[in-house]
Amino acid sequence: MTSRKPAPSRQGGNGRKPDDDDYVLDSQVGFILRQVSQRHAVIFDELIGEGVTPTQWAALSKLQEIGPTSQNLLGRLTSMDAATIKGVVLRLGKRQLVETNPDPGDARRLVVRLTEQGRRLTRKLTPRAAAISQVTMAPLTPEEQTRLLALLTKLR
Amino acid sequence: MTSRKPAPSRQGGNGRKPDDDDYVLDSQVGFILRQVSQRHAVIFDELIGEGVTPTQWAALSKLQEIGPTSQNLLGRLTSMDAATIKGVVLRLGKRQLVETNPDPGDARRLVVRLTEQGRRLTRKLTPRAAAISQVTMAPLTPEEQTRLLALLTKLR
DNA sequence: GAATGAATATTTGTAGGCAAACAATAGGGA
DNA sequence: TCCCTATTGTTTGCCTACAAATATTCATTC
Repeated sequence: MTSRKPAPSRQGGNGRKPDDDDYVLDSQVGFILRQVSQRHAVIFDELIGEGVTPTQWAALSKLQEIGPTSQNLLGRLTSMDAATIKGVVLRLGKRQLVETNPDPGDARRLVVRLTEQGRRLTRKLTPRAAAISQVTMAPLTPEEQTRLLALLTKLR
Repeated sequence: MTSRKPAPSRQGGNGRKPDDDDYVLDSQVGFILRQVSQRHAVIFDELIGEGVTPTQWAALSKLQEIGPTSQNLLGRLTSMDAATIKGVVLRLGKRQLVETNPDPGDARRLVVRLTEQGRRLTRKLTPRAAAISQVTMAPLTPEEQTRLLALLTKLR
């Protein structure tokens, strides 16, 4: 018999005193979130093709949605900070999927826009992106899917 | 009037033909997951202190749970691949929180164990780690929290 | 017009995160 | 014993991700 917690003393109403032993990594939100994100990343990679990453896709898709935007705003709309969006735009630029120009009306801004190539690719990938979301959620029933999205959105 | 979709023709039962316009980045699971993870990371950073990162905490906590383990197994148990866990163990080693030794029984293995310092720090941080999970979930009622964890676990 | 503070962009440094290629060892089976 | 395969660990390269420091420009206020 080696248990460190043979008979935990109850106290106060019906509760237990929280013990360090109660902390199990595998049931913490943060840890589970990371695992779900990893699974999603795998699915993304398998279905998207074209060497496009999730963040790159976010930038492309958002540009398709809203048209040319400043690099900084694009970052905010895709939840990337200034340094991160810079790298993403740089790599998309190297592949000729976006182009950047100084904003004539505001010398601070760098306007990012899809190239024709970028538009074509984005249109081509959109159905795959939709499939990625479906496959990711596939283990859940439609009702569960709706519930999950609602709950996650509250934590956003 | 510039709408590209003035009167979508219905067909087949009650449905609509899915259109590219239906894809909105902000309601995709992957994108929302990233945002929730980001919020969690901020909370983690604010509450944990000691310059410990989420992955480093995962390693510390898991070592506390199960005792000395091979580096590779530790990686699997914390959902990190071999290259990632190597870096994490390296940085924890620099801070004297873990130590590594060759496994006498298997020359391939590198056994990772908490140092006394590492054990002390882990014990100290465990209540904070628990608080991080609570604060992250705080926008949800207890019932919602349970439901969310159950749904996420199915996607793990 | 000048000062001030906010917004935008860039650079550097640190830390995950993974793929791919590689080396070494372990474990079995022919 | 020898060979084959799986496991473990390392290294390199590329891509996020963010903090912090810096420079430039804009907008506001005085």
